[in-house]
Formats: sequence, C-alpha cells, structure tokens
Amino acid sequence: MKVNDWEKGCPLLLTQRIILGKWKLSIIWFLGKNGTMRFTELKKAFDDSTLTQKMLTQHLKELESDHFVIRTAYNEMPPRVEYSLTEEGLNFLPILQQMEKWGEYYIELHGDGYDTIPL
Amino acid sequence: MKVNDWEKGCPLLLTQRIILGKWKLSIIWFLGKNGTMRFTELKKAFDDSTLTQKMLTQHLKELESDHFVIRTAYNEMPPRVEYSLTEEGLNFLPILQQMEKWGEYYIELHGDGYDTIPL
DNA sequence: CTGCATCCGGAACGATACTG
DNA sequence: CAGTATCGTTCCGGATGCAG
Repeated sequence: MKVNDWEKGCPLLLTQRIILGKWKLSIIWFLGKNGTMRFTELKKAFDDSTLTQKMLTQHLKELESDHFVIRTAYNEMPPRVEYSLTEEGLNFLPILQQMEKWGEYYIELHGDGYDTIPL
Repeated sequence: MKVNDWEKGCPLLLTQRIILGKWKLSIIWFLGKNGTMRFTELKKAFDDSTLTQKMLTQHLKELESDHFVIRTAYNEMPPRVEYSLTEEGLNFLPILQQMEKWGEYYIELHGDGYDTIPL
C-alpha cells in the first residue's frame, strides 16, 4: 500500500516506464524503419551522437526484457547478433508516428528549440 | 556541428524532450481530463504519491515554457493560480490515449510489472 | 563483433523548512 | 494558497578498458 499505489496498473505509467531512457525511442524508431538490425549497424545509425556501447547494450536489454525487441544471437565467428521489434513493439509504432507529427506541428509554431544560425 | 547534430530538428526527439520528467504525462493527463485546475487541486490529484510541491512547480514551469500549459494567476487574497492546456497541449491528448490503449494491450499480455499478491 | 566491468560526474528527484 | 530555498540522495548516462 501507500507509495505509488495509485499508479499501480496504470497503462499510461507503464508505457512511460518502458520508453524511459534517452535513446529508447530512437532505437525503436530505427528498428521500426529498418526491420532487423545488427548491433554494430544500430550503433552506426546513431552516427556521431554520444550514444555509447554501454548504453546501447543496456537499453536493448531493457527493451528485450520488456518484450519490446527480440534478440537473436548466432553462434558464429565472429559473433552476430540481430535485433528486431516484437509484435508489441510493432504495435507501438503508430504512437511514434503521432509523436513525430505532433513534433512537426509544434516546430512550425515554435521552432525546434535549438539555436538557429542566422545569416 | 558534431554533438547531437543529427537530432537537431527531429520532431520525435523534440517531443521526447518535452514530456521528459517523471510526472509530466500524469500532469497532462489530469489537465486533459479536468480542464482547468488549481495548483492545490493538482497536488491533491496525485493523492498519496510522492510528488512534492517542488517537482510539481518545476514541471509546471517547464510545461509552461514549452507552450504546453497556460498559467493564470489572479491577484487575490489568498492567491489563486489556475493551469490549463494550450492548443498544443490539447492536440497531444490523442497520443496519451494511444499510449493508454497500448498499455492496456500490453498488460493483458504481460501484466503490469508490479507484484501481484496471490491468494 | 558484441558485449561486460568499473569508475565517475551531473542531472533528476525527494524531504523539509520557510515566505508573500 | 502557491510557491521558494536548501540540502541530500539516487540513478542515469559517459569514458575507458577488457573479454569471449
């Protein structure tokens, strides 16, 4: 009882908890876009951002235990590990799209919040 | 250039940034449900959760500067301050509903992740 | 190639007391 | 009533090095 009991079983808070993490949405977005991706492939997708291997591994683990992504390891040399979305993950994609649309709508009104370099 | 430049202007990451915060979604949810709410009213809505005045104030401030809620202060004694969603905030509600629906769907499959007390 | 172990700084969050 | 101020804690995330 007591602590945070009111949030127990709340679907919204559950969803919030699952996508908690700086790179979660981006990972989901990439997997949704490309289907199956290897670890390094995913890492490269983030290009020059500051995502470290540690965080990528950690977030992928969490997403896996949350039934959001599937991890498939092949016993090869060198090792190969592929990630893809589960059914639950795929069903989440429409939300991502709506968030994107809302973001675009918001940017039209207020900009993206980053400094724009005026000429 | 360089750092996080790839995320610049990304609508999805913008959206993620705005709803960042442990209580943001819940605040938005309450305001969406009840329309206009006073500070204390909002505080009480969280009942016995651990939300402190500090965090509520802080999150409301951020939501306000993000054009997500409107703050209206009345020069009365005792003071009265009311919060409500902006147009942008209202347009975000469908996303909240989708997240709820997805959460319900997820709970049917996997439970809510909290301990259930077996009889 | 795909991770794991360790250390560390800073941001987010929380508890409490005080104010106009 | 609606905050502000201060302090303390937790925990997320970054850097680096190592391993199967």
